[in-house]
Amino acid sequence: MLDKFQAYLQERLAITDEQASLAVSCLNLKHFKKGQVITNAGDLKSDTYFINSGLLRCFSIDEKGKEHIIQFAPENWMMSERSSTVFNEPAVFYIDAIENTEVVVVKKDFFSEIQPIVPKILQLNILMLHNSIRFMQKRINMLLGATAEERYLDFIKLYPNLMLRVPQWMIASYLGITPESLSRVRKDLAKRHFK
Amino acid sequence: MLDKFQAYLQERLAITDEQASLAVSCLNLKHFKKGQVITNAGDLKSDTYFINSGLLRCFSIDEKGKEHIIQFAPENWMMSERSSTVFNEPAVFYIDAIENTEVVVVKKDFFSEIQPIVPKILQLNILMLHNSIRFMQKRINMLLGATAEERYLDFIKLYPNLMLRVPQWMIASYLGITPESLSRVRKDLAKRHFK
DNA sequence: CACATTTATTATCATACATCAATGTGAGAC
DNA sequence: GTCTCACATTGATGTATGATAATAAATGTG
Repeated sequence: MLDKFQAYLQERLAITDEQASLAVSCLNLKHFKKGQVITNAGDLKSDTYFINSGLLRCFSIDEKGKEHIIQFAPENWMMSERSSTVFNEPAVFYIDAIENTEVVVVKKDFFSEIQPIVPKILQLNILMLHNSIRFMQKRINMLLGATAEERYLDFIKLYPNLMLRVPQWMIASYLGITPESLSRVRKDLAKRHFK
Repeated sequence: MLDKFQAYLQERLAITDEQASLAVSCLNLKHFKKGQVITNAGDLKSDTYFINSGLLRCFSIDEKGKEHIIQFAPENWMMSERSSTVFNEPAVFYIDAIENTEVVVVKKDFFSEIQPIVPKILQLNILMLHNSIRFMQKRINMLLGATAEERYLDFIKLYPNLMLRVPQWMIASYLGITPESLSRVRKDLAKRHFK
């Protein structure tokens, strides 16, 4: 089932079916079970994943043992631990599976290898990276200035479907607040909405 | 004085002097005065800047008129407002000059244009983007979990020379705290260091 | 130089959020 | 079915940081 990734490429690249299926032919799939740890801090890995179905998360663990969620990756997102994946350094973050997940394994130099076949592929890669940066800048902006409630509202606007798939304590961790605080924010919002 | 940017490229690309000077020949310089606003939210711009000397900042202004600093760009850093620069959308952030600054103007498709001459240039661009992402992930991680003091200590380790060049209220804004809080944090640290 | 403006400090008070602890609830294991 | 165990809620209390305001120091400007 590499169709999804192929569709993803074609949608963004305007290339022929042959080109696309050629590009995709050197890829393979991998499956992770719910709860499975994929990367530990310190690991040396080199694969990026395109999520076909399911949900991954990338997080850190601080000195007090507290988890901080850096990123969620649902369907059609990419996930990688960049220190290990692109810089050949030990991973600084953890990655695990929140749901049973199917991914397309994108090897370290997939993009440069298929460049002769699909020249525009590097441009696409660049565009996706710029988009990630834009996304993270927005998040930084929220973390700098917004209250717990504002961040939560922003989250549900951005990830309406994740709300239902991710336990609240993880959402809290993504927002940089405690589960208790999130619970109170929700209570507050609910109360206000009934008037 | 395009030397600096040329050196920057050569250091990372292992290309000949000719290639490098050819690449650099289509670029030009620009100067900004201290305090000058370069991009306003809403603007449509298309240039990225490589900072030769001086210091730029990228920031937002929230509904209460409060500034939040997304990024500093000292010598040898790149600065761009991505929404406008790469996505042809109105800028969401502001950019201005903290010091008199000299930049190399990197037009929107500089990288793809010189690709025929310096094929590896796209790889370099990709690497730089990955690096930005890594950098921002670390910052998000700090904002999620660290106290004001920890963030400040991290900042001075990361940007030892910016400390002296940037007013404290801007550092506070970058850290997501008030100038008053930063002042207290500093006082505290100073006290502890005298014992 | 004097004057205005920006920046930094300090003190007081207010508050959003954290922490701690108890209880409730629901889904999977057996 | 009931027993766990992870998750969510709620309340009481604590604390880091924000808000406000006054002063001081530094910086710029005519």
